[in-house]
Amino acid sequence: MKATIERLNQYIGQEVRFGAWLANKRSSGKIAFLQLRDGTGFVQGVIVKNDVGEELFAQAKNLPQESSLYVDGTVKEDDRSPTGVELQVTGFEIIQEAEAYPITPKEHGTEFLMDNRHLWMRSRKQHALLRIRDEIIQATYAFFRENQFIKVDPPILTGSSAEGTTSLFHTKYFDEDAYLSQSGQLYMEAAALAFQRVFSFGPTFRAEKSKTRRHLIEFWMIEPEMAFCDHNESLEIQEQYVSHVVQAVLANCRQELTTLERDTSKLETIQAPFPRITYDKAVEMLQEAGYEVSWGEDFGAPHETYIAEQFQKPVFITNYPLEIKAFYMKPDPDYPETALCADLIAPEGYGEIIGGSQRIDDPQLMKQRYEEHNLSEEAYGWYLDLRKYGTVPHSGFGLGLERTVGWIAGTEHVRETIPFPRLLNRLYP
RNA sequence: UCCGCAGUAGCUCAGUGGUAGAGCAAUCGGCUGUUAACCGAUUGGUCGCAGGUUCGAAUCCUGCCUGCGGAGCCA
Repeated sequence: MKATIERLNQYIGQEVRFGAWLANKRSSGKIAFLQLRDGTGFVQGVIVKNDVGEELFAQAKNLPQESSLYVDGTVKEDDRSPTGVELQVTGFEIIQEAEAYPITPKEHGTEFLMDNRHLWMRSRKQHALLRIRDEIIQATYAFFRENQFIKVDPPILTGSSAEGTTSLFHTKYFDEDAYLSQSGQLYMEAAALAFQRVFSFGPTFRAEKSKTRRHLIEFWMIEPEMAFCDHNESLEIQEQYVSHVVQAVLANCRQELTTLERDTSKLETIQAPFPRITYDKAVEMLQEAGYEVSWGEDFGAPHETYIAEQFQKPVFITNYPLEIKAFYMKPDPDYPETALCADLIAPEGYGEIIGGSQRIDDPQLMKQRYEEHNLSEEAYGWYLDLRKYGTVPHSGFGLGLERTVGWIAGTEHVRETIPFPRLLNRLYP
């Protein structure tokens, strides 16, 4: 097994060789400190003129930032190192002396860093953020596998919209019109009636002119769908899933959270169950706090933030008015003006991370919705079939990966939680 | 689409009517424990673009472009 910086503490006292980039360096007349980065972590290489000779020392001192090299050295414990480990460099082989690196060790603006996203990924905080993203993805797969879900991939090219409300990316499918998927949900319902418990994880596209810290044009969504599952059972799965993900990050990404200066005490408490309030109650709370909202309106970002601030954990807001929700949501038999649905609002103002509902299972009601929403049986006949051939109570939800990463990692803007964000004015790099 | 803010060196910014500036980066030199290392020197400019006012414009006016923050919409 090759030595990696992440695992250098297994090689204390030993000679190692590994490939690395020079993240930064500091030097004086006879000693130089090379900040080495190999993708798994950072380590300081100490190079002493008297040990390696004049020529090699001079080479080290002149190496530009982000030059690539193979480093030889002895792994040493050292209290002065943040990781407890240092490399006493005995030699190195330069792969390439890099050209002047744009991201210098000083402040930069977001715009510039985004222009250099392909390089910005190398820096500590961005690295930590994307590792947390990976941990969340891994924890997602683990959670659903443990709970007998199988992953099913819905199509990305579709012939029609799932929810009509938001704008879709238009493209051509040979001679036909086609759209990029904004949700795989309808397909996941079909899959749930085939496999009982399914989840999808893939990109979705919204051609909305949204310009906020919570919006991406292309983002990744996890969409579980469960047959023989009512709304309450779905909420339980949601809170267990979210708790599982948070705890996995706490368990496996300590160093990354430290790098990001995340207050982990706010994450330790994230354990199921989560509080639930109804939409009615939320409206009441908002009105008491002086917000101008009336029943029947959807909440804006400041409203969600206010509600979230009243709780330590994510909070479910249930029973939204049917009017403002998607056509496929099942009305609550006990309160038919509202849907069996819930949004999960993350704490600390990170906003909605989950939207979910129990789906209409009655074919007659679904037919009625088709008429109300002008959905053609030609395009949506297959979706109606799901209610004709062995319909069952079923529920599902969608979790926005980037918002979840943003919340858990404590990052202001979702654009940093995805490797190459697609924003209103950014298609490159 | 609407509201607000910004655009000056490769980067981050100062300069509000009178010779275009600093820190970092780059280049050269110094320094044996640095942590955005430090110290000295050098290099680096179409002040977003177009027009106008003025003896004189980075600075004032008009228009445009680009970006950022927020709203609406949503995950």
